[in-house]
Amino acid sequence: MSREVRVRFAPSPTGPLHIGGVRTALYNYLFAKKMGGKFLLRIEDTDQGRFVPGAEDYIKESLEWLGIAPEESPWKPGDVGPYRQSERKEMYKQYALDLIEKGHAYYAFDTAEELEAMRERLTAARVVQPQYNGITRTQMKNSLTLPAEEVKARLESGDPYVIRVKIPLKEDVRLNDMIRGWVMVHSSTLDDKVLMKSDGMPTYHLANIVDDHLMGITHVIRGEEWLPSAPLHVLLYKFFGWEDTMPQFAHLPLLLKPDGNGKLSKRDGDKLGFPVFPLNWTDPFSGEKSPGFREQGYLPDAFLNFLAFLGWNPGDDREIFSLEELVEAFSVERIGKSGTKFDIAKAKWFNEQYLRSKPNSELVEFLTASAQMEDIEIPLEKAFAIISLVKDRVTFPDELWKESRFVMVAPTEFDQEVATKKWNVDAVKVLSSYSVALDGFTGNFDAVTAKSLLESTAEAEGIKLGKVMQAVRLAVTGMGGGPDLMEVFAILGSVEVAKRIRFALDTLTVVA
RNA sequence: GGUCCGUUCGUCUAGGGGUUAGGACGUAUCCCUUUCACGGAUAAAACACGGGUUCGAUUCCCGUACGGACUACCA
Repeated sequence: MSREVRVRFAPSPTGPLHIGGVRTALYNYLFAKKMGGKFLLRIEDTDQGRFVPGAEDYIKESLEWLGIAPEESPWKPGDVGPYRQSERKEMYKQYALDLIEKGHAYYAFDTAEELEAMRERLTAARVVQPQYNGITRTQMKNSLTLPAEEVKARLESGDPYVIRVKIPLKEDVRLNDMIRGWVMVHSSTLDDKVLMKSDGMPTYHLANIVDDHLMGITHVIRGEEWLPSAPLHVLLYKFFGWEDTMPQFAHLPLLLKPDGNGKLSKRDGDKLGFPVFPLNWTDPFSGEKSPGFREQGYLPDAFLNFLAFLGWNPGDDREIFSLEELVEAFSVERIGKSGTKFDIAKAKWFNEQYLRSKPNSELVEFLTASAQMEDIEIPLEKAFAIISLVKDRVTFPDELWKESRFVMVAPTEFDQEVATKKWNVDAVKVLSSYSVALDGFTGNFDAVTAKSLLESTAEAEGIKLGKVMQAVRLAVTGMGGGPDLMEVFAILGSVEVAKRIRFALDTLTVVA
């Protein structure tokens, strides 16, 4: 009785995968794994006019980056393929014809102009909802109103036509959504949706039912924007006689813009300065570029963790979850009902957590890679020391280098504001004698030694170390802030520190 | 307009007929400290509104308001 769980993610290749789509894919993946089932991907490319080259690869790469690649897909077909709807084109017609035979669908020959005229007429007559439905279809050109011979003649002469579903006049359509519970809609509010377009392609409504059925899909987890057409889908399962294997539906809450209201869009990301796409994307037609989370420095596991919590939670206080832990903890019951505002600050926090928990050896690679872009080589031992110095200070991997660049590159200029405030006679005195002390230093120059030497120097001058510490930092790093100075000294070595101090002494002048 | 969905701190949320309504992000303050950050501590901050039901509603029911989705030969 119980079938193997099979879920699908079914994007259309019309552009870069939106973050909401990524979350839908993630929830599908989590559900499949949790249930010991299969996660598959089907490309919904029945609208040939909206096809965008590269979009399919983008989808593939995005999911692979996150480690949630489907087990069956156009690139890794299982035995229910093909996995692109355009390649399944020939399969759909027989199902549409089957529906016509059963009296649940019909041919419609109305032109775009005639449809428009119908809508205008109805609007003028103050009909609340002008649509092609059980009432209006009696006045249109279709196989329900036209004589059988004319229908036959039109079909044979190649007249363009569509196939529409024949929505019953009075019927309550119910569906039990896994997230929302029972949803009931009266068929009179539904319209006779086109099932088969005049170009011979099915619409989403037909294709998704036929494919889900043929592919053995047990659960449809998709965005809330599909909820209004779900009753139509239920009706179609019934018309086909597939009620017994009809998948269960779960309609996910939408991802909302951080400020104000409405669905999260690329525009919001641009305005507030964050990506809404997983990867960088360049539109092949307009050349317009969109930033991606990956290129901004988000780690895949951190991004995944963040995404999972946009609308779902485990029911306890834990927040850091690996993919495996997410699978373990996931359940559809714990998905919220209301829309979720997108909060980039939380995403950054997740990234920081993941970055800090990474082994230093991995962070070292980030650091050396960044440095190499400037042709700077960091000795491995030094790189490790630098990492422990800065890892708690950054959100993104590339900041590792930005925060520590001063270690490898001696300052040539100094923060003016700090210089004005802190560069004084006392500082010059301490630094001068410290540089001399450094020259005579032999032994292991570690942080403790560096500090005690500095302390005794200051004491000898009769100056409190705290008074001149900022100036010391300025002299050696050029900046007023940064990681533990004595640790920096240890990495630099006594010779380099002395050298930098002398340069500062030569360059900076006491103002007051 | 119509249909459907939703509404707990600024944000993500836990909770559920009787709680000091809990946590996290963010914010503020304090501690640590040579700076900044990390870390630790503390604080401010929420049940949209109105009716029921009930001994008692944030929780259940109904309205209202507000928000959202959908309303194509797009998905």
